[in-house]
Amino acid sequence: MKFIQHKEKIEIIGKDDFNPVHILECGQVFSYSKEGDKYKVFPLDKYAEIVTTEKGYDILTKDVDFFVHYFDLNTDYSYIKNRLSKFSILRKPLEFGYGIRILKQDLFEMLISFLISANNNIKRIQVILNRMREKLSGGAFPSYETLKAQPLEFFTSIGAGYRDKYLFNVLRQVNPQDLENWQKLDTVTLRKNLLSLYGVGPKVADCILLFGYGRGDVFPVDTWIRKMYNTYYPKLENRNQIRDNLVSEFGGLAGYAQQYLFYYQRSGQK
DNA sequence: CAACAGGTTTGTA
DNA sequence: TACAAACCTGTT
Repeated sequence: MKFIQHKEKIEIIGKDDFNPVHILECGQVFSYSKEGDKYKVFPLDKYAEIVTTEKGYDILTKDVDFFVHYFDLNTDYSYIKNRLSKFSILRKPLEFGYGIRILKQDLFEMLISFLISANNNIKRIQVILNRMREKLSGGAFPSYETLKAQPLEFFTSIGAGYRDKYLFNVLRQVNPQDLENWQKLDTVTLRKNLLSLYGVGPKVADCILLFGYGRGDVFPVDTWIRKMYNTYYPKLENRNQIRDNLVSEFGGLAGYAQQYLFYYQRSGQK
């Protein structure tokens, strides 16, 4: 995919490997909003707007370099999709979510966001995160220090529910530097570390591995993936077994396969 | 009003 | 090691 960097704009040429709807609504990110025909994206303290153009899309932002990395624009998705197209189960999902890209998201923001995502829906996750941003830092994602300074009741007050204690405790178990240091670990060890965190189970760990650490050899299994699995594979209820089977089927591209399958399954398309 | 939502923890065989 | 049951909160 071609793109041109300007001073305050990234010009995406072509619509085959980049689609804001697919990218933002495939379940990997909560820091965005849809405003009419344009999307606003606000990871960390950064901001961008995505608008449709005749030839593709424009990403309007003052942080061009940040968003080139964030949208992983230098990765060749036509190659990934070509390799995945050999799996017949992915034929329709690839057709449906052709413009998906896995974002390179901040580890700390990932951890906090996905703790809140447990047994929760996107809309409410976004409401909770927005309240957190507004109350603590006027819109930007709060710093680790700011969050750690909050009492348990703060997390209750923003509507985190029983996840309040996950947030409160995890802030005392790890800091952003720890998370960065873990990048050098192999996936198995890294996964174990994540699972040791209070409130992080298999699904959330795999989400952080995929969306934060960029590990392809993982497969987050939620209710949608389980539905999909039990439709197309021999019936299995255990999420860990489902995950292991899917990882061994798709190997290093498992994470990508998960995104196409999830987006397709959740859309209700058949 | 009961069931459910991008699950995890805790308690019990 | 495996499987229930409980859990905040808003929606259907």
